[in-house]
Amino acid sequence: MNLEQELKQATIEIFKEEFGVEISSDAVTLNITKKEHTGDYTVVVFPLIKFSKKSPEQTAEMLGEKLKAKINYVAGYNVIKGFLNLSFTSSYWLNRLQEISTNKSYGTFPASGKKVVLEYCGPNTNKPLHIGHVRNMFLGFSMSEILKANGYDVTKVNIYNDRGIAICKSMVAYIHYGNNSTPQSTGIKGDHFVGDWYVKWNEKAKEELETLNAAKTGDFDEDQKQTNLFKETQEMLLKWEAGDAVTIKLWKQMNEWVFEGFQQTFNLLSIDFQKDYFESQTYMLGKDIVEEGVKKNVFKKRADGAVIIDLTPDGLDEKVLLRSDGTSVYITQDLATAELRNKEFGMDKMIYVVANEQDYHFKVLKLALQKLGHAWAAGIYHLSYALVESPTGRFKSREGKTADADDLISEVLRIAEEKTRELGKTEGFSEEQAAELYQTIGLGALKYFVLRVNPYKKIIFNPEESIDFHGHTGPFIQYTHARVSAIMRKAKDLDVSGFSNLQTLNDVERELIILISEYENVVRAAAEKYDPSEVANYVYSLAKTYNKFYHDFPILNASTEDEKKLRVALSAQTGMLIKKGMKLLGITVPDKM
RNA sequence: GCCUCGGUAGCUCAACUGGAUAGAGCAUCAGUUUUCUAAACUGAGGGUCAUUGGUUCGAGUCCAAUCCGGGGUACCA
Repeated sequence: MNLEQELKQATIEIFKEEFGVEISSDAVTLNITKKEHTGDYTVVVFPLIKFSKKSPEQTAEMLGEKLKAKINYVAGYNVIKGFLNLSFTSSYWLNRLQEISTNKSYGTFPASGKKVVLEYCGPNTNKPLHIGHVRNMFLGFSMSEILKANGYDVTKVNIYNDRGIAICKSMVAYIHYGNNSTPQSTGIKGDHFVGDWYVKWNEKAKEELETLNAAKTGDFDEDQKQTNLFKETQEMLLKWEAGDAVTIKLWKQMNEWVFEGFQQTFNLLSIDFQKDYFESQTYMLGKDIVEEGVKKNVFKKRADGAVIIDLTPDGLDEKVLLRSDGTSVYITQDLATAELRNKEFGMDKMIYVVANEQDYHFKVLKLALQKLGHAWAAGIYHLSYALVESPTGRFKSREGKTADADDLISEVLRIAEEKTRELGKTEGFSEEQAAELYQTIGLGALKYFVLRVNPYKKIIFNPEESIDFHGHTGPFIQYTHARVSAIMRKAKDLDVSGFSNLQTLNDVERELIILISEYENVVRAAAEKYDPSEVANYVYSLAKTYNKFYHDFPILNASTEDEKKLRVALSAQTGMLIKKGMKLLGITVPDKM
């Protein structure tokens, strides 16, 4: 039983003994005591006065007195208005630190046997990854680490949108203007190579459009349909669907280039997938599922032949699941892939990391599957995140290069190298070690910048200003770890056991232990809320508190041997949790920087 | 129009899900190196928590209305 449960349980017992009432543990509000007051944990007694029928102060006094008598580690208390601040004995906290220090798997929970399939990234194969994918990839990877730490068996999957009119545009442009060039021959990264042809297609379509006399709406998506280039592209899509050998061959070649390019970026970012899905293989699936739904009377066939699901009772609209001509829409195949994954993995949760533009889509998907009678559909969760915007508004892939993921990453790495050199931090490093450090710091800065924000909030990203290395940033936390590592190198022969002989703790030591003791709650909360920012903000406060401790008190030169042991043990544990916490964010920490 | 998500310091973000005097970083100003890594630490200034009303011991947090911004409301993906 952990601390909070113990305190709540004791409070419940006291209320039963004193007043003969059963209160629920929800009625007991327990917080960490605010810094300006003395105490470690605080019970808010206002919710309890309706049971005690006494004033808040009287209730708090009574509860404080009884808790002190009942729990041996409650050393004292004070009451301010309706707040009961409890102080614990130093030996309680020292034992707590001892217990955590000897538990190597502190903060990771035993395997629950529950399975999760987590889909993230979801790129199109006609263009390179952009900043939106960056947020997606960081969130997805981090979420998988957090779920693993919570005992889930996680399978990461990716889905490639590798078919349709967009990739055909790249293909048509390549046929016309490519001259059999390749990524190898041009030295361009594969996904950018293919993306360049997509851009070329748009340029050429615009040129052609200007020569046309036909009426224009001003909306390019609409107007482009009048061009011969578009007609040619549509024909190519038909050929593709018919399985035309030449078309398929080119399509495969282009995809190969793109995958190669993507893989380089995945490697650089250290993200991975256990299984890839391809839309080209799933886009025709799902019709049987829709038919089955019609038979079960959950879906309806309209007079025009289209199949719809009526979600007006659920506060949504009618949604088409199959076109009147019998062909699929987006959601048709999603129904199928969901069933497929369930068969394949038999999961308890299925998480989709997808931008919030698709909130509606995933509501419909989940409801449709539930109405089909799939109990497992209750485990579907859409991890929805908001867009990344530039200070002047939404990043558009057509305007400027700032939205491109690879450009962004290399810019961050460049800044990291520059700053690190300025500070002369790589003295004594080999060239490889230095390069590795730049990468660790640069990616740490970027990942942390993205993950510290709650997913449903949009991020304003200014390439020039957002990547910082001071204050509430990844490198600050990495630096704190490097400091701890330096201490540990010097104290490596010290036997830390026995620090619990100490009688007193100073305020900062106590604060650090309380924070360390909270770590496991944070790991739990991050999984429950599907929110890596919980971990990000926690690790920051841990690092911040440690830096204050480091600054205010000598560690290796502490005045007594026991104190030194305690401070080294505190350092070791802080370093450990920074490392573990950052790993949950997909960020590595250096031992020197 | 309807649905949905946002709006907190000049800027970027927190606020333990209804608790105490709303906290951090950046930027600005002023300090701290003979001692364990100054990418650090200390201090100062900076707030009508979009607005109005309500609920209660207590509201940035819940409810209602309004304003601003994003997204959705496709037989696009």
